[in-house]
This record gives sequence, structure tokens and C-alpha cells, in this order.
Amino acid sequence: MSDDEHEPKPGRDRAQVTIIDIARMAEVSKKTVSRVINESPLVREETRKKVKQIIAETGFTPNPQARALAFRRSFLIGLVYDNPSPQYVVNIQRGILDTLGDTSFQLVLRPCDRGEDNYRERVRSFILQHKPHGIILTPSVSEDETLAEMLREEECDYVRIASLELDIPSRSIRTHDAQGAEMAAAHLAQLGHKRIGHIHGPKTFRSAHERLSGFKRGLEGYGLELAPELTVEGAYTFDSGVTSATRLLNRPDRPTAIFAGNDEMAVGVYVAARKAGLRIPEDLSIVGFDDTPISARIWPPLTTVRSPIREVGRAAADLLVKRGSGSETITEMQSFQLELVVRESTKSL
Amino acid sequence: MSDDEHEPKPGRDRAQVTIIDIARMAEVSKKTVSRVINESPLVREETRKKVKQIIAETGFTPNPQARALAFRRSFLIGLVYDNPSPQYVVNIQRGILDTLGDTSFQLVLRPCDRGEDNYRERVRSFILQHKPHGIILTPSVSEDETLAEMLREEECDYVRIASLELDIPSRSIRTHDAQGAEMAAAHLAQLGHKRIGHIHGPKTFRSAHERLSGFKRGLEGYGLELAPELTVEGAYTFDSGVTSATRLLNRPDRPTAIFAGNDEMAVGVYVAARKAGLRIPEDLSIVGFDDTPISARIWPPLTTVRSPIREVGRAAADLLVKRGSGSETITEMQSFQLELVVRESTKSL
DNA sequence: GGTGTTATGACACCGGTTACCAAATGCAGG
DNA sequence: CCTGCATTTGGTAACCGGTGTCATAACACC
Repeated sequence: MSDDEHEPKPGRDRAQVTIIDIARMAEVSKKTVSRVINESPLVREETRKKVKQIIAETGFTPNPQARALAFRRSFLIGLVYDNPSPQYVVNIQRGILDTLGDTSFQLVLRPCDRGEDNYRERVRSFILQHKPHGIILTPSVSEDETLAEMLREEECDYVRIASLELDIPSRSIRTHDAQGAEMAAAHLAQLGHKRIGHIHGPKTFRSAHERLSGFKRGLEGYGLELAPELTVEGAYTFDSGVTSATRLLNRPDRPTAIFAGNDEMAVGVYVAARKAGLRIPEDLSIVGFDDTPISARIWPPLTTVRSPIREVGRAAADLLVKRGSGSETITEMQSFQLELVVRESTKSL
Repeated sequence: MSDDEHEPKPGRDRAQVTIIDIARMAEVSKKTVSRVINESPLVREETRKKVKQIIAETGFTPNPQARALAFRRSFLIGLVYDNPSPQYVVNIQRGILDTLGDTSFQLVLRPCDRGEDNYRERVRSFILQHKPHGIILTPSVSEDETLAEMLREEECDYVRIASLELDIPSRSIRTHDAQGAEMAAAHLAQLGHKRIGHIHGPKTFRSAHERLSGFKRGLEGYGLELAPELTVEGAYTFDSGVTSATRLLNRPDRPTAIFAGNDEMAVGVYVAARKAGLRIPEDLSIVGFDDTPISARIWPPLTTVRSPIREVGRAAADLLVKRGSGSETITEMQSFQLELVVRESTKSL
């Protein structure tokens, strides 16, 4: 029988505190409370204080689902990525979460596969359904102009992380990969290396181009040039590193140093070198890119270019979260410098 | 002026297709459409078909925010973790995403720090605010009984991933860590090792206990015992692996083999061995745990115990998503066997 | 006291769901 | 064959917890 007279239900039924409760307690209308929550300037200072106090006392937090419905926009930040490196992924996530912290924004994961031809449609259906507050794109999806175009069409806010200028400053975070590669080149040149090999990433990654051209430029600064026959394409994977390095090391005029497009491939170079009976760094110097944890754990520790991935994630999330709070338009693109971490895998000739 | 006569607004304003549109097109009430969506049996077969067809034709998907509001439950699955290993984290995520796929559930990340004393409150405020469909707990947070108790109180569905039986079957996924460690022990014993060291994880991780006791049991099966002075505690980190191994290897009666509680520490053992001038595996055999990518990339490749982390993630998400769809209660706990991956870091004496 | 702001509130609405009720249908009994 | 009652089925209104629009009250200023 439901006409039981006991008011409190059997189970505890602690209903959520709503904006209406707050309104009643503060003796204002719910709309005014809503104004306070959304920091509308149209509230008298005195009223605002009273409402804020009640909110603090009750520990009230507005229901995100309800707000999402009314705003036609949720409090989710989507991370769209196709980067195969777990280390990169985890660091980007950490950075984003640093910024999101205890805001009411949540990070949701949207891995994707650029190979799949309907991958853009899946992103679209995500934003259509969930109306995220914004999405963060990492390389190489960030480099897909068609995707960016679609996001603009759907009026979905986004930030692209890339190694070159792709978009307007308020939608971009840039890492200076070319400059990092240049430092790697300088380092090897200074050590006296002349025959230097390079294993670059797949052409579908712009970072591969950036690193390649930066490296080339770096060598040229020392009067050296990158021999085409010592330049091979890898896939940013460990296996491709082994294969490509083996190819380079089997040449009669094998290089005395190899710059790999990322650490994953650099580690592959280690294995190839070992199989070829070469000592590192005595017989072969190796430089990687990314400074993933493995570079410090492997023997000998890998000289590599450090990319401040976590900071990049933080900055990207910041861009999305801060949107609109200040009306100042962002005119300068945020970009991050890279840094060469010299360890023990490189040695002078 | 808004009483402009042009119907279509300047900007494209493609309003979302709603349940009402579907109802109109199918010539039924919105309630009926809602029944179809939620698979209520109270709809005539003919009606259901008609509605389903219209839904398919229009590509309609119900608005998750609105449903969440009405259901008082969102379509988010929270992943609560404090595991420091990126590899573990990424693999669990992949597994969960495998299951979530194109359902309307989204994975949201909730890393936490058990050291922080209010970490439970942060989890609570997350579930209070976002009312997730369910949350997945990985070690070591999964082992926190107080946290589980809180989740039950808040009526938040959850699944705990752990290396032992902690909860009812429908809320648990188990990995047989002890059995994995036993295999590691058997492997070393069969190779003729007698003085064997063990670096276990921190006592706050139940997996550390499980692996330790499994390893002990394994040795006992071969008439060996784990010497207390060769058993040291690490922190599941690379650095702690180096330190602990150095301690073991500096002993006059140094072990001929070391079993590390995870790969991260095992890699630390490599470094300590190199610094002590020991060859692997000729002078020291090493076994790890987890089969993270580094184990195959390091030289010599690491013998380790493979934990099917991705599959575990899949199964955990499955448990949450399937909830209620079938009414069959789950009576048997899902558990995963581990497997020994023999590579080149172990050798007979 | 008239006028122009500024602060506040009433009410519809976002897109679904549940509670409840009415109509339609099916079947047994008179 | 009709009535009465239980069982399906579909419709309506209220609600979930916020926000937008617009009218109006309060207040400052001349």
C-alpha cells in the first residue's frame, strides 16, 4: 500500500539538494540562484553573497545533467587520439586532468583509427550525441583538416595539438618539433659525426616532416647533409625501428650515428645494433625523440629530445575551459620549446 | 526584429530530431516511442516495428543528457585508478573501450591518489554529481574496502579488479596473480636456481602479497624456500627496483636469480646488475611480472608473467553494461589465468 | 514625478521518463 | 448476444533540475 502514513521511505531517500531548495533558503527565486551560479553580473552584491553563503553551507552543486540539457552542451571534454604510444597518451591525459582537476568538467576518451574510413563519422556522432564542451585533438588526427572543418560546421569547440601552425591561435597548441630535431643534429655534429642516418616517422604524421626537415636544417648548419640513402621511413613503432635500423647498419658505409624519429624506434635501433654486434655508443650513437620513460630505463640510457607532453595537455585543456570567461581574444599561439636530454647513447667519434 | 517572416534562420539551425518528431512520423505518442527505446514489452509487435523503422530511417538517437536527467543516472563509466604504470592504465582503458565501443556509454577518467586522505570524498563527490552508470576500480584502490562500502551506500554500481576474491561475483574480476608467481618460481627452480631473490611490491597492494605468497608456494613445490634476507620490498617503480636490486647484489651470498614483482622493477634490476658488472642471464637470471612492452624491447628480452589486462578491462566493462539486461544473476566469479612468457633473461645455472 | 537602469521573478522550455488514467480488446458468465 | 471485468495499449500531465525570455519591481538620477 502506498498510502502508508510514514513520511520517510524505508530506504534512505536523501533527495538531492536542488536549486529550488537554495532559492527557498535564500528567499529568492530559482532564477536568481541560477544567475549567481553562472556569475551573471545582474545580481546585487548583497544578494549574491547571501546565495553564495547558502550554497557553501549546504554543499550544493548544480546537477550537470540538467545544466547540460538546458545549455544544449555537456560538461565533457573529449580526447580524440590515434597516437600509438601509450606514454604519449598517458601524459596527455595527465596534463588534461591537471587542468580539469576538480572543475565539473570530465575527460572522456575517444580513441580512433585514421585508417578506418568512417572514423570522422564516429567523431561526429559522438559530438552530436554528447555535445561535448570541447574536444582535444592530438597528432596525427589533429592534422586532419577535413575533420577540423567538420567540427567547425557542427559548432564544436576544439583545440589541435600539432608540431606546426594549423589553425587560429585559440584553437592550437604547438610543439616545436623541428627545433628539437635541429638540436639533435647539432649535438651529433658537434660530436664529430659525419655519416648520420635518420629513421623518420610515417608520412601521414606531420611531425615526421617537421622532425626530418629540422634535422636536415640542423646538419646543414654544420656543413653536413643528410644522405638520401641513409634516410628511411619507419612507422613510429618498435618493430619498424628494428627493421629500418637493420637496413641502415647492413650497408657497407654504415652510419656512425642514427637519429630516430621517436624513442620507440630508437629502442628498435638498440636491438638492431646488438644483433649487428655493435656497441652503443662506441660503435654507434643513437638519439631518440619524446623522452618516454623507457629512454631512461634502457641501457645505455638514451639521449633524446624531451617534449613537454604533460604541459601541452594542461595548456590545451586550459584553452577549452577558459573559453569565454575572459573575453580577451587570444592573439598569440601558445607554443612549447623542446629540450635535448643528453644521456649515454651518444659519444664523440 | 524577431518577427522576421523568413522561416529558416540565417545560420543553419538544424534542430535535433526528438522523440516527438519520431512519434509524429510513426503516428503514435511519444510515450510509445519511449517504450520502444527502452524495450518495454507493453508494445504491440506491429507498433514496435513501425517505430523502430522510423528511428532507423531518421538516424535518431535519444538525447543522453535528457535521459540522464530523467533516469537520475548518466551514461558515464568512471575508471578510478591509482596504478602508476602507464602501460597498465592504457591497457585497461583499451579493454574498457573495446566493450563500450559504440554504445552510448562513455569512459571518463578519475585518477586518484590513495595517499591523499580525502581521496574517497573526491570519488564520492564525483558520483554524487555525475551519477555514473557505474565505476571500475583497479588495484590498489579496488582493494579499499571502505571505498567499496561507500559506493554501496551511495548506491553506485561498481566492479573491482583484483588479484583475490574481494566481493560478490557480479562486482569482481579476478586475476590469478599468485598462480602466475608460482609459475615464475617453477621456471627458476627448473633451471636449477637455489638462491633466489624477490623484490615485492608495496604492502598496500594486495597483489604484492599474492605474488609473494604464490612465489613462495611455487618454490616450496621444488623443495626450496624463499630466504627472508633475499626478500625486499620495492615500490613497483623503476627506481625502487634499482635500489632494491643493488642491495641484493651487494650481498656476499648474492642470489643467482631475482623475481621482481613487476616489470618496472625488473628493468631496475637490469640496471643494478649492469652497474655491478653482472651479465644477464649468464650471471643473473631475472623474471618480471605484467609483460609490459618494455619487457620485449629491452636487452636481453625479459622473461615475465603475462597478465591479460586488456581482456580484464573488457570483462569489467561488460559486467557494468550488461547489468539488468539479462536477469540471470551471476554466480561465478570471472577470473583470468596468467601465463609465463619465457624470453632471454633467464638461463639454467 | 518622470525616466532610464538595474535587479528580480514568472513562466515556458530543454528532451526525455514515470505515474496515472482512458480507451480498446479479450474473455467468461448470464 | 450482451454485460461485466480483467488485461493491453496509448495518451496526458507532471516531473527531472536547471536555463532563456520577457515583464515588472526597485532604485538612482535629473
